[in-house]
Amino acid sequence: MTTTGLDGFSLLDETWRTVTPDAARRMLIAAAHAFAGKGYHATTTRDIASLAGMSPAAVYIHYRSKEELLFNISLVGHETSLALLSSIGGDGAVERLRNAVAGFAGWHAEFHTTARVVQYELGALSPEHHAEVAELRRQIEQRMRAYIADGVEEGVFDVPDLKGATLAVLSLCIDVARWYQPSGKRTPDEIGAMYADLVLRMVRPN
Amino acid sequence: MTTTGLDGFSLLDETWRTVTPDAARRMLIAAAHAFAGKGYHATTTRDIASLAGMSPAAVYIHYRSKEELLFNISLVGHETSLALLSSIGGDGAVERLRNAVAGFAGWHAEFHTTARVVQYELGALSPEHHAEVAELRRQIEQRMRAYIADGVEEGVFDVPDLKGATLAVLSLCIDVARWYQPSGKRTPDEIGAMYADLVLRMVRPN
DNA sequence: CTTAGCGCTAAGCGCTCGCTTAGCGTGCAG
DNA sequence: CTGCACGCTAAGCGAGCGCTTAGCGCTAAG
Repeated sequence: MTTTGLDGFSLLDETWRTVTPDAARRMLIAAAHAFAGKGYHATTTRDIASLAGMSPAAVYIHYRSKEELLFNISLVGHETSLALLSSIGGDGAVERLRNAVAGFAGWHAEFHTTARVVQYELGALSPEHHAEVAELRRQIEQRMRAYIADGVEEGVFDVPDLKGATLAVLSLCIDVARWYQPSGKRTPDEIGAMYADLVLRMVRPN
Repeated sequence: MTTTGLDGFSLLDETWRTVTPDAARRMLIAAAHAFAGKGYHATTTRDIASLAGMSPAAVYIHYRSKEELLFNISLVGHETSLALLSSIGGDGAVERLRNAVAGFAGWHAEFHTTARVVQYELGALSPEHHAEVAELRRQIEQRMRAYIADGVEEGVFDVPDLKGATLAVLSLCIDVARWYQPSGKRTPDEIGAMYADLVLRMVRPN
């Protein structure tokens, strides 16, 4: 038993594998959990430091400001989910959209801590940092739209409003981060599969 | 031209009609806009007071605390959206679900300011106040589930997972509050109609 | 005219915030 | 053994927070 409060979950999350040194990574993970739990503005730098098992001043050894911690979490989170969405395979547009929705929705459940910061703390970023993640968000939308458009071109989807449907599909997946609870009955994979089914029903012809 | 910053939008929003006296209503409206715009914790009581065109101390004439302002907004917002969802009419389960989704999603667009506070500031409520709105949220879920269940009983919907489908439909409507912008191309009514179509596609047989 | 009550403001209290500074302990090169 | 670089802590600064207090000006009853 230690005093950091991070033992249970930090090692299960591979998102931050590349962050070094170790103290900087622990600080990021602590910040992500604090931001996800009570929001960026309600979290103090003292909260973060004590979650990471260090003194309040230790935050500023590795990060210039509290906002820079947020930006790092938001950037890595956006990059991770974009990479996931970009690496979708499958035979035909139906299977690719199924895998895309299952993966993207499942990610928002499994990594709901990071996802909450990614989706609900955009407004706390500096204008420059916000612009940087906004570009990644544009790419995420393009990817999802392409998966739907492919099925329309193949003739296996019936979508009267491509932009609207893309918005709705992304919206559905993103909102998982809001309501998901690890103590709930459904696993992230089950949520992904269920959502993929619902989305395919939305776009199927007739 | 005045200095309150509330002239443009306050009179368009009928949600707060019943709140008296006038100064208390202006304070609520100012708080709702501030909370929606930058979040409860990032909003100061001085922000609220100056938006309402009064001194910082004036907040405490009508409300015991900043949290009580939040609770009032959240409570009225939940009651309003529950009342809307409860008053849905229509001929048959298909039309009733269409009207329910169009109304509920449309409300989250038209009253996105209130809706954002309702949906994204639950965590800032005191435990007692949170419990009070949680009961209203349970009723909202029950209403929406009933509209879907009716169609299953009538045999006009095919829904393998009623709880999951209800969750997804509510989630879709609620997330409108996150992405909606008045400057966007779609009106709240158009969003409601589009979402109703998408949901009916999700639950239709075959 | 007097005065009580009410809505509001000016001023400021105690506290906690993000962040800084001075300096400690450890490990390693010479 | 010496000395320096590095990661960290103890202490605390200035600012701004939520909220309180004392008292002002207006209204209206007696």
